[in-house]
Amino acid sequence: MLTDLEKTSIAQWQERLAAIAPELLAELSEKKDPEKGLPALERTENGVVMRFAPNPNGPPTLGSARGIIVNSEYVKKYGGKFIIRFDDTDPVKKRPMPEAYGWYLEDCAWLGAKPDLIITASERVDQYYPIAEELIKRGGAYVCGCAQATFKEHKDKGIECEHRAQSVEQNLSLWRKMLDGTLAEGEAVLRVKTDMHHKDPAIRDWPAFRIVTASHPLVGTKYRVWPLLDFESAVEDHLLGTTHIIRGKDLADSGSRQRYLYDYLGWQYPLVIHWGRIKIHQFGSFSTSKLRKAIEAGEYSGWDDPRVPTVRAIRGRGIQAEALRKFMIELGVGETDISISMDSIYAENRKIIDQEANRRFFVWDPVALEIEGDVPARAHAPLHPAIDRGERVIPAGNRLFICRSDLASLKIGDLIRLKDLCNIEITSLEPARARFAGKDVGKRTKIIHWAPTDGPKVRVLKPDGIDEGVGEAGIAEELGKVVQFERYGFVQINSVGETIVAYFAHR
RNA sequence: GCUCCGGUAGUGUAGUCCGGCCAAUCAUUUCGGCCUUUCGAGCCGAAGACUCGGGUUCAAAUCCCGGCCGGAGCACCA
Repeated sequence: MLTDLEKTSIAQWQERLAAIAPELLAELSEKKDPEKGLPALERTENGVVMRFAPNPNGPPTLGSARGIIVNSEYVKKYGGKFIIRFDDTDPVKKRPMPEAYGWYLEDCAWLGAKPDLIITASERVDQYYPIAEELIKRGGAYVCGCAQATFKEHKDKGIECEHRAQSVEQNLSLWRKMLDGTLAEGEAVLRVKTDMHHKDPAIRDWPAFRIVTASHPLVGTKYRVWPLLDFESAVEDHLLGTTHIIRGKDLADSGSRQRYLYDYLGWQYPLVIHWGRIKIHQFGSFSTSKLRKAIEAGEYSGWDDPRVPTVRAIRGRGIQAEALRKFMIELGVGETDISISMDSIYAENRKIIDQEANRRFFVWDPVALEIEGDVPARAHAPLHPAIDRGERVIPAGNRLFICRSDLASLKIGDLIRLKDLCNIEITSLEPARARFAGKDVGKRTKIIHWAPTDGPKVRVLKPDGIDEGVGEAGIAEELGKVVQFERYGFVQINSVGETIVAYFAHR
């Protein structure tokens, strides 16, 4: 029997299978297509409605970029609507920053994720009130007057408080007292009834509204009863017709809580995906509030300081939106917490800007070098080594700047090449002197770059420090562009006053 | 304390649903070599992983049980 098996070739087996069950054969060959890009979603036949819902209490960070990119990418993939929704319903503890609303929209546009709809929760609070009332009428919520600590205790022990047994009429009346000011801040909350014996304490009767009398930066004191995230988000997702939600797994329990609300009101809950926390080696763990403190303390120059992990800082450094998109899409939507390195983003970015960036000379920590002999008065160097975009002409002569670190690696008698200019032989180190040694390009000579002594001052701001030096005059023509300082790295030229200021991108 | 969710090379990621084509994909990283008037790019090559222990099975990264490790929630924050 074994020999029979051996004699039968794979082709024969396939033939037989085709005869018996052709549908299985098709399955065999269709199975392993390597997944490209984002994993497929379910229930996408009619397109998708997805949102990114930040609290605008600071500018978008790289973490926000992930949310913006992935959500919008799914909408591009399946068709539908991409919504940006500002969940700005805490005027105090997570107080929104008025400028940040615009920053989000700017950064979305830059990331190639223009929203189809922009929603601001703080402007829609009166749409939530009737829903709360309906919920009370259906017996799904009650006004609870327990002190915070008392309720916490009840929750831990699974005790139902006396307020839970109030009639609908009582609850409606108390709810109106919350709204009209009869009840003071801290005296009552509206709670959604779940199950005080739910095995997960996190799910037990959760608060939906509380009283906050502080002024909100956008709508002032228009409302005194504010929804909490679980309610606001649940209701908005329904009102907006959200089909799929992607959110951090810190909000994983939110779904279980919100489903009670959906059940009371007869709504259908969207499909949910959770993803883990994202940390970046080069920035450590960052939070908007930490960053704000550091900026206020003057540790950073602002929200676009090149050392800060905000989208605007990244943009200022010459990282391309396309590189960020590719990277974030590649990350996918896993539930594991990940710790990524900027190196991958840099590598992605390098592929794009290597083509586009002109080459320029920048000498950091410059030291003068005197050269005797027939040094050409000017150098002709290509703007790009592989793509013909013309040449740059740099004044040269018998006195030039080179990097101190290059000088330190030289010995008297060394024959080296000044890039795109000529060869020289070192005759003295201190002071630095050399002698012209011909123009022929030799094989295997060490090549260093240089700068004219009358070149503009250049300052490069890097994530880990500042480099100052002298560059070629043509750098001033690159304002707003990404260039490569040869033997140094890619930078974006961000201002060209007396001193040229560049932000460092990566090598 | 109660509850939930994860664990594939240094870092990410594919494969896990529906066990066999997986001595495990791709990228990044690191190291070699070639090429190059940049320490950049390009080309070639190499390194490096299924958390552990049991079980089921002819066959386990994939299914089951347990351990270990990690993360999260239990706010009148988002």
